[in-house]
Amino acid sequence: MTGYKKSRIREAILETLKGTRTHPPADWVWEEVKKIYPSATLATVYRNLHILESQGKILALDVGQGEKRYDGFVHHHAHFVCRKCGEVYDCEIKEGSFAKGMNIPGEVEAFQLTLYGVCERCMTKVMFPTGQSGKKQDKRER
Amino acid sequence: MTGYKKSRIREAILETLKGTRTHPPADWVWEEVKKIYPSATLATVYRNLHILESQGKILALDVGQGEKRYDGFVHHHAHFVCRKCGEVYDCEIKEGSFAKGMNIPGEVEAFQLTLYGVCERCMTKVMFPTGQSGKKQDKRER
DNA sequence: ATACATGCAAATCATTTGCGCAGTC
DNA sequence: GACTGCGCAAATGATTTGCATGTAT
Repeated sequence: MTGYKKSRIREAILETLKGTRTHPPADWVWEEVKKIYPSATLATVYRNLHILESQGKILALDVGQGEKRYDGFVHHHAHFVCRKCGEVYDCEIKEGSFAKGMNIPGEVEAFQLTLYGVCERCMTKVMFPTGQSGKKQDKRER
Repeated sequence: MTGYKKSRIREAILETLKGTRTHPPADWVWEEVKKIYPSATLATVYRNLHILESQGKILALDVGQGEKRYDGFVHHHAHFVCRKCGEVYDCEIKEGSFAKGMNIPGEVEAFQLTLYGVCERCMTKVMFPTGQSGKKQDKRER
């Protein structure tokens, strides 16, 4: 039932995710993997992302942008999502600090803490009244 | 730009969400609204859910199940998602307790804290080895 | 040899959008 | 009357799946 064989593509995906802190979506991972294995398919990338997630080697994040973001760093940390530029930042978390005093109706195995706001970079940026939100920026340019 | 007119359907959606603590998905809200306005469409429900969310009257939750869940209670609280039955529970949060000591790269306007695990109800349930996960239960039966 | 991995194309599922008409201000 | 809301149907976009073939053990 848990018999996974070695897969070059799966390894490439894991290395790609461990090599960035940008929390990329699946198609960006695909672009990276294709640089090494040009025949790789998006379907294969998705299949392997699921396997890696079930093995606890990566995290799948829902940051409320429609597409999932993947994270090769599985130590406990939170994420800050800028609602202007869409960037996802890591935030250190003080272990066990936040769950204290909460009424939790079960046994917690994992958690996801996402903070939404405007990042410092966007706050200091001068805003032109031309109405560009920048929210939907080109995903490929990271 | 913010000129919304009164809409019976939108009001019904808001009341529906304020009348439950089950964090329902859009199509469940639709079923409820149709009981009062049978002609209402899912597209209209989605449009109004977005408006209500932008007005800060409801919350849209990503609990990692593909579809968004909506919440008519906007006070600060966290959610516990059972990975067996898929139920979403509310958890009280001690105001400002968890953000302390974190390195946040911007100004936080909102946050979402989701805990994943197995709820007490499922833990006490006897498990038959028939392989049913129950994860994909019928959404309509709430 | 057997079971898992992959490519390809088609399917799925939640959500969104264009358009013409209806309701509100 | 101008502008927003609605129903309908079609479009979209991310993710999944069936099937035949390739690869690891």
